[in-house]
Amino acid sequence: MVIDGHSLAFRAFFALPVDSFVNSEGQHTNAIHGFVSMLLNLLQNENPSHIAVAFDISRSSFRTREYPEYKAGRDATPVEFKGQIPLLRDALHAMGIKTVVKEDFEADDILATLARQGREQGFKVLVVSGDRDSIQLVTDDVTLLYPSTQGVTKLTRYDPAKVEERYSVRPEQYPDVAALVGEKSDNLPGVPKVGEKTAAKWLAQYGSLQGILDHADEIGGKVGESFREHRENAVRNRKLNRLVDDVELPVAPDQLTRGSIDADAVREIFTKLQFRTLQDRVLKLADEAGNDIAPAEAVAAPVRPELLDEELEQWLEKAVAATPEGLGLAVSHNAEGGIIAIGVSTAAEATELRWIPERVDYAPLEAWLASDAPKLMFDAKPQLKALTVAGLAVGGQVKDGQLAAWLYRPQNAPKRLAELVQMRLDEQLPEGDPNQLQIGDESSLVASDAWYTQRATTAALGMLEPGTLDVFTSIETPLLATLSSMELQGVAIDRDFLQGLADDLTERIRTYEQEAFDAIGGAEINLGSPKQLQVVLFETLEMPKTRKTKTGFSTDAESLADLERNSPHPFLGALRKHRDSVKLRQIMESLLKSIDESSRIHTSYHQIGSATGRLSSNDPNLQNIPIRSDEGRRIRRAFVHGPEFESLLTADYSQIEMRIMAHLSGDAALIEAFNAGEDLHRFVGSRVFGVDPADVTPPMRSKVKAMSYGLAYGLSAFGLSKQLQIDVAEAKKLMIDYFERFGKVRDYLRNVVLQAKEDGYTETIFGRRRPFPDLHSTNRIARENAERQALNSPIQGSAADIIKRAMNSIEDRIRAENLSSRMLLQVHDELVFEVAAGEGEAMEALVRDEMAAAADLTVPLEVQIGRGPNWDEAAH
DNA sequence: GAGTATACGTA
DNA sequence: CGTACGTATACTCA
Repeated sequence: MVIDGHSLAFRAFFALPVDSFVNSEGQHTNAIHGFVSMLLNLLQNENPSHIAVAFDISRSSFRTREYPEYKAGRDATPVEFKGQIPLLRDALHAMGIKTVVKEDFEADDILATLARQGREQGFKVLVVSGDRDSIQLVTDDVTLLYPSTQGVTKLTRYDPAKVEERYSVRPEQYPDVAALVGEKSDNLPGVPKVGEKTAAKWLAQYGSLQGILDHADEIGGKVGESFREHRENAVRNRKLNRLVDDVELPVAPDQLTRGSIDADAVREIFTKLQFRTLQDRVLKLADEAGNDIAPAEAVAAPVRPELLDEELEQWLEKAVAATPEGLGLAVSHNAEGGIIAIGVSTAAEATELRWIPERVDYAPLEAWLASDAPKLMFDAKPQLKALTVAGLAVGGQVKDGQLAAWLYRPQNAPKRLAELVQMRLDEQLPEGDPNQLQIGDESSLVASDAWYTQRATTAALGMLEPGTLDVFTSIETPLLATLSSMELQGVAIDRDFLQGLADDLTERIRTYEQEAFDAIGGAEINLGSPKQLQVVLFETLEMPKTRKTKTGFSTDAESLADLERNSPHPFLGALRKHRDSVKLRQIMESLLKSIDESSRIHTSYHQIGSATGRLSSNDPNLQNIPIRSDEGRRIRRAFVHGPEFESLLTADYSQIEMRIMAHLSGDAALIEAFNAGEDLHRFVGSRVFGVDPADVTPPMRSKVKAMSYGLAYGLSAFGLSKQLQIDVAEAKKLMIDYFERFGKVRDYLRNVVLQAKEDGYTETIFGRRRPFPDLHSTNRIARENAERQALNSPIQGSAADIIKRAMNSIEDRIRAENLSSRMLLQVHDELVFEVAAGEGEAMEALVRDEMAAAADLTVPLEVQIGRGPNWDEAAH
């Protein structure tokens, strides 16, 4: 296989967007990426035994010397392209592939020479080139792979038959065609009025250009005249496009065996280029070829001894000046949040300080922490909390590499620094041996962590395209500090009240349990065991079988409700009440266990926990506190304000997802619904059913409501029918009637999926992306799942963006206006605040304004606000 | 003790 | 055959 490196890299350069392929040093890499990607396909598909890539040395060659007009008038080679060639050659060498250049000759001549020599040595030769002149090389033993217009990675195979089919001449005649037609890009005019068709016709008749010249006088018509007038053009062109196939080369074909892939060299250059996926492919190929791939070695970070006072100050000063992107920062702390040590690093050198509170030697570090200098961290939130608790203020932007990596690929965010280091740097993070870890030894790795964090975070940030980088900078980064403070504040709980509720429930659970046992003749089974329930329901009581699960038949709430309708039995009611109560008690117990000494609960918000951009809450989850049942809602009465405060304030967006749908779809009817200010579902119902809003009955309203909500999730007629307990035909009709009135909603939803299939990702209003590789899956289930996710993501994700923006601006205002009230909880479309005495009115106005202003949609963002002594009463 | 299945709470 | 989560319990397996 002989490849024209220059022409293919040049094609790749124009096929791939320059701006999307720039490493963090500003080096353009699109041509290299395209070329290597194509090369990997070739290696995989063709598996050549010998291979070489030829390059031009410069634009001048014997041809330009003899014909100064050759290739004159071309635009200068873009500098962004030129710089990539040496790097490409390095990459090829690392992959064990030889490159060939020859002064005074073009890559094409090298190809011609190698092709001839190879053919003569008995090789089957593959020529890969984007230059049409290579067509003349095709024989029974030489096949040309020529890039199609589809893109660089798609190559068309030209053997003699294919050449004849495409150009109607034999391969060796092709240069005659080209000479007659001319080549604009080479500044070589041909014979006017002669195109491929005429050239082919003449060649069929006279055999060659020489034959045509010999019979020039016989050719009639205007074309004949034109030929006689411009025959010199054709003669010159033919001289120039004849490839030289006896160039003296430093290597012969049999010396071009594929070398083995040098894994370390590949890692070095691909890491520099920031080609993570390509690197994986290369190494995998090496592995398959049986090359020994030494795993990347853990490199010890360049750690310098601990510095104090002036030395520390000087080191930091120099480090900051040399590292405009920000120093790496790692804080090790114990489970209680007490700081053990702090690591700080440039890309070149790290240092660490064992933390002993109140030591004055650390003043320079504290000054740097508080300064405006950016800090690069990994999983910053717990570390920021530890710093806050230790009384250390952090100024400047905290850029979290974990967040950056999550924004890049929200479905596989790195959980640990080691993963990001592996992913972005292809290095092994040195880790302490967990078996040898000694008390007090936890600090030994912070300097190393800081060093790796600095470099890996820089690389992770380099992966973000401008839109995503904006989400990172303007939404997620400021949110980090907001979440830290929310977690530190926690929410106050009325422990005695909650304990009372739990005790009540324990009592009731015993009753329900007894009731259930009595209903089945006193058998004391474990009501929490689906397996034992199945025995009772489907064997003892012989009830009709429900939906199948992996292990038998379902006993979930929906199945039990079905059973209660169709084969009533006292056991079912008792079981349902028992289940509900056990669930509630379990929630109460877990909350009780989480209450701290100051009667507050501190959840953790997981900023990278979802693929859509939402937050999640855990330990305990405060985003799933019951509200739907009256029973459950009582739990919310246990969420109260602290003694220093006067009330809780809740603020939630009403129908934010439907508003986003109205905005994104531009549906006039839906937009009107929101601007009319009337009850949304009543309005929509009146349109769908063609009645006055006043005449929309409760069943009509609930149907339309279910439909509206389901839309954003890709609900099917089947799903809608099941939910509303109506038949599929009626559900289908409802959908048709709905879309009749809100047609642009349907168009929008359809288009989101189509666009996602084209782009490979969806995007929120603010530019947050989520990739969907499965949209092209051949597995129908997987594909349809991906389609629904793609449909939902811009809506759910935009809502997440909006409330996050609101949280940031509310925090800013609270700080700017020196208020003592504070944000405590976020539940996707709702925020909960603790209001300080006298700040109720101000907070209400502030929160309402900032939430409403968080996005500029074609419909207003309505905010419902309430205040009260507890979460339940505030929500009115 | 780890991992899986089932069930269920929220938006 | 509706998206996005976290957590509890039962159960199986080593």
